Amino acid sequence: MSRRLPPLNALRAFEAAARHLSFTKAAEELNVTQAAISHQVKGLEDVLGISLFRRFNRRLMLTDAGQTYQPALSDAFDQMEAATRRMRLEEQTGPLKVTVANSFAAKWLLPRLPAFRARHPDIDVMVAASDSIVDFTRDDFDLGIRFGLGRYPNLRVDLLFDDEVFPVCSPKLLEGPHPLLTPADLEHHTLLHDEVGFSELPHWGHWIEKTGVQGVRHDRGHRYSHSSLAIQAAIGAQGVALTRASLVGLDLEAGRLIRPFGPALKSNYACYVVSPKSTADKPKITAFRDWLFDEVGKTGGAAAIP
Amino acid sequence: MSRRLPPLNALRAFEAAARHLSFTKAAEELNVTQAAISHQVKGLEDVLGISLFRRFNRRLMLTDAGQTYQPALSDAFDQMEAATRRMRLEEQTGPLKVTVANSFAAKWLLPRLPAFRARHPDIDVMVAASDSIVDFTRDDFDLGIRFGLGRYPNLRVDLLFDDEVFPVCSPKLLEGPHPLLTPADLEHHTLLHDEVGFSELPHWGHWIEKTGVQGVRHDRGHRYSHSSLAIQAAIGAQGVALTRASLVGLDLEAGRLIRPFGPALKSNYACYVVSPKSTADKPKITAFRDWLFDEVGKTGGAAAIP
DNA sequence: TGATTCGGATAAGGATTTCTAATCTGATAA
DNA sequence: TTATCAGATTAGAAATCCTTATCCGAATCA
Repeated sequence: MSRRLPPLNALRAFEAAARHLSFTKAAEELNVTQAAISHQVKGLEDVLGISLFRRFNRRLMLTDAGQTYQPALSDAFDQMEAATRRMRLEEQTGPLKVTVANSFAAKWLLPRLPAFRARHPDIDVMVAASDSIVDFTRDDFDLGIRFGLGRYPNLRVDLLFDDEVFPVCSPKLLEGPHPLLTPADLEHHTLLHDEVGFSELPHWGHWIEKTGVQGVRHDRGHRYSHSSLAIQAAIGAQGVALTRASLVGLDLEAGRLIRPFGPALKSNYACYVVSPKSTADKPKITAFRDWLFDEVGKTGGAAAIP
Repeated sequence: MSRRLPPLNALRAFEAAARHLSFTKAAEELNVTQAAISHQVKGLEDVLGISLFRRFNRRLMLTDAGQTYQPALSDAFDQMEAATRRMRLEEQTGPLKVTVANSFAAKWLLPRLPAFRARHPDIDVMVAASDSIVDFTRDDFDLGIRFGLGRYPNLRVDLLFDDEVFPVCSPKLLEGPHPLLTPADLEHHTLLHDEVGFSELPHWGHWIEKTGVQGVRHDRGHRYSHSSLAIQAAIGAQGVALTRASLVGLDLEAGRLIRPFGPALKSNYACYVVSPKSTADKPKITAFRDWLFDEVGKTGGAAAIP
């Protein structure tokens, strides 16, 4: 397409001078000296080969050419300014884009999101649940909540909470022919596994080894692609899930799940809030991060441990 | 009003890059290197505190902010370009503003102007007849036709023709009781003077002295503020005018006036075409100047001298 | 699988543009 | 007549802008 335009700074100088009909006032507006405007305008006239002003001793007038030129230029600069303002505003008020893992979204964030909406009705949140680790340099997210080791180069990282893993089940499993009272009772129940792919996250094998319980095979039971599905199965009394505290906080609070017995296993993994450094301090992002920490302080990101 | 805009060159670089979704292509368009675009865009993102592109390895994408920004900027630059083109065009094709002395307008230019219109139907001519000497640095004229000594600083000056002065009268004055056959016959006729204010232009006093004729008082007769009025009076047989050849060329040709006798007096004054140096070579101005010289060559700016 | 290509990032230094300070000019106002 | 005002001009300083050279990582190719 290749536009042919005179030097842009000269255009701006001319536009201001034409608006004020004064080089001195234009200079004030643009925070330069009168000489600078004089130079720029002369340069523009030279480039165009057209004189734009008639210079009197204490008065400026536009030539015909200048008169046809100025209004359109003013419009163009106005439009640029408006576009800049609009873009800045939208950047501040546009939807906050958050990326989280599927299970965390389902079991932690989404149930709590109405509380954020109540606190900040003006901030729209777009939640993108995704299992793949999102690359902030590639995608255009404002904030992410990640379960991991906390090593995220080029990102601002805040530890949201340390997580731990323990067995949960429906209260119904305390009743019936084989009530689940001790780890040994697991023998009579289905184990619910999630295949979450964090190799360092404790699984049933670790837990059984840790407790030293005999006669329970760790590889029995159902497997689910996502923690949230395993939890859903546990709520449905289909078995016992070994799952992260953070994901079942609300279910335990509501009594949909119980912790039949300990222990809880710590892991190296924890929950981190990450955001691109360049935008980490934008108001809407700070608002969301602050709210996250308040929520964790309130309910305990992980459920209270008995 | 004071606008706050990011650096304009950075805006241009961004706009081109956003349009092509390629820094390299933008660089080609703006005739700079890819590195220059990279710098400008980065600088813009820094100034705004907002990232505008998502950089992939062989692909660029606009962020949301970039996407809202670009179209408006493109519009603004389009408008600037259009304004520039429009102004240039109008400068070429807009009316040609010519300033001439009153009498020259009436007696020379206006009668010939239809010929110019026939040759250049696309060029509108605006004739400003004015007795005061027009200052081209103050007023916005393309061309002037001046009677004078040819010393016009800062202007391009072309000699249109040398002028001379001689007596003219209506052919009717050759008849009647006192036919005008020799200078001495002037005694019985009214002298027509113009008060043109060019002190060096010969007047009746000079002419009578030059011819050596006796018994004719040079200060008799009627006086007119403009040569054209004196000529009009001569055509009406009201007397004998001493006038510039250039102004009566057409009247002599048409037989409305005759030259009863010589001599013609030279003067230092001549007719010059002047135009501001900066615009002297613009097509429409050149066209008009060329036409002026053609007209002079055709009819003889001054009437043919017997 | 390794080489190549492609497109952007980066660092350092140079070139150009832009600006300023100081002064001049010429007209108007006091 | 003098003061003032607004723009022009000049020379040189400051800031911006650009280039060269090189790096990097992914995609493509052989």
